Amino acid sequence: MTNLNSPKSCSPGRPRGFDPDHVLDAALPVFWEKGYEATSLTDLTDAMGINRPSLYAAFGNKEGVFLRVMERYGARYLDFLEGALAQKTAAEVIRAMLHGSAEAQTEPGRPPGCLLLSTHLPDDETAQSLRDALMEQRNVAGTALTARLKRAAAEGDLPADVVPETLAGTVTALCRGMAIDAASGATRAQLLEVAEFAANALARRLTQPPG
Amino acid sequence: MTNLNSPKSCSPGRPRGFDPDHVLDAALPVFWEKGYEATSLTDLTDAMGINRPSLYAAFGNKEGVFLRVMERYGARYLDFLEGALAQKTAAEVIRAMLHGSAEAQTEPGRPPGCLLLSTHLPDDETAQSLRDALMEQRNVAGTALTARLKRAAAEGDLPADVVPETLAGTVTALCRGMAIDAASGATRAQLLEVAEFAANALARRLTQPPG
DNA sequence: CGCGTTTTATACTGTACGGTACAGATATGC
DNA sequence: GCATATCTGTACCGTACAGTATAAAACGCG
Repeated sequence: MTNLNSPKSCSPGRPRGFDPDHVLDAALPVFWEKGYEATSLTDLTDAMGINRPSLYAAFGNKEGVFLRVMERYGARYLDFLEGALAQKTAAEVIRAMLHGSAEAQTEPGRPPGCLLLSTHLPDDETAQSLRDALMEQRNVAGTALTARLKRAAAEGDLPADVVPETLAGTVTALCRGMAIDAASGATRAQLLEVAEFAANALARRLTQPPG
Repeated sequence: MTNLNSPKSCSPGRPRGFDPDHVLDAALPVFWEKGYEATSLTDLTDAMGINRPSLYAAFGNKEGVFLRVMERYGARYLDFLEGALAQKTAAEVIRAMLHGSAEAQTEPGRPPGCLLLSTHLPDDETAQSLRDALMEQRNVAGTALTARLKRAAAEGDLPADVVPETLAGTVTALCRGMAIDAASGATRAQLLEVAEFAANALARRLTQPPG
């Protein structure tokens, strides 16, 4: 039970022969392509280039590795979210989210789709913390968009008959659906057409009086 | 290597003590909740109430069981698709699909979401046929909707600047996103609000001139 | 240089898995 | 009633897995 994340003092002893963040990046595509359950510790240690005891010492177990991988994924993969939320109008925010989501889910050199959506966790009670963390990461974009749209409503940027939560739910549903499509083989061009069309339709909805 | 599906002649011998369709229905929630990989043959035989050799004799192996389960699921779960496609106008078809999808994915007494979308298959070459069948089932609704919208375009029911494939892709993306939301815990009311809002926005898009 | 500490590497244990062989059970056809 | 063909149940085999014990190697410090 050593403290895993304590760089506060440089204890003597043999230094670690690998960079935790680097090997986590190596573990990410394995989880992505094989899924959480189907990924064995041997798969992980092979991809990460470390031995099993090193993995246990550094991350505890497979759950620990996946938790850290999810954190890194959420922080890196959703970086377009920040730029999208910074757009001036609600319509531009929505367009940027749909467009950025379509591109992020078809990034060349990465598995298509979204790790957070493609992952299916077991229903053992041992994985409850994992499921909670997964749901939390999944909802990051939605809650951020909802808050942004509430601000837009307060600024008069949204028609009175549009509920921010519902609009945000529609946009996130589109993003998640596009992620599934990407994982199923949809091309970037196809996804961008859908994103463009949906952004256009929603923009019209936001610039028209209630009818 | 006996012929598995041959009721053509009543061969002598002990008759089968279970109904294949019935035990497949019992296997469905197991695959749904645990995922394909995490479902062991013991899980299946326990839920189906049959022994392992009986399962092998009737369905070949786990792949065979899942294939049959998918067929039954696609045929039964997506029965609202038929009614939706029979609506008179494109806008009504879309509304019915979104509404029916939201309801089907939050049917009480069934696991929330969609089996075809929640399932993650291994990337072994042994499961290639399974992946093909899964993709085919996933695309049933989309291809049917695309065909229906092309008919609508031919009938003048669609604005000239709306591409049927893109509109269908948008609707299916919404349905798939709602399925993910349902599997993540979204309520039926929340999904219906999103479906209603999206149907409304798309209907406006279809009844307005290009601009 | 040598001691303590931490990381490595290999080997091991118990468990669960997929798939199958074998024997007992139950029906039909003569 | 007897032979035959099929289904059922139990037991088994080889394999892969998660997790750990144990020993060797590498480093900092005195």
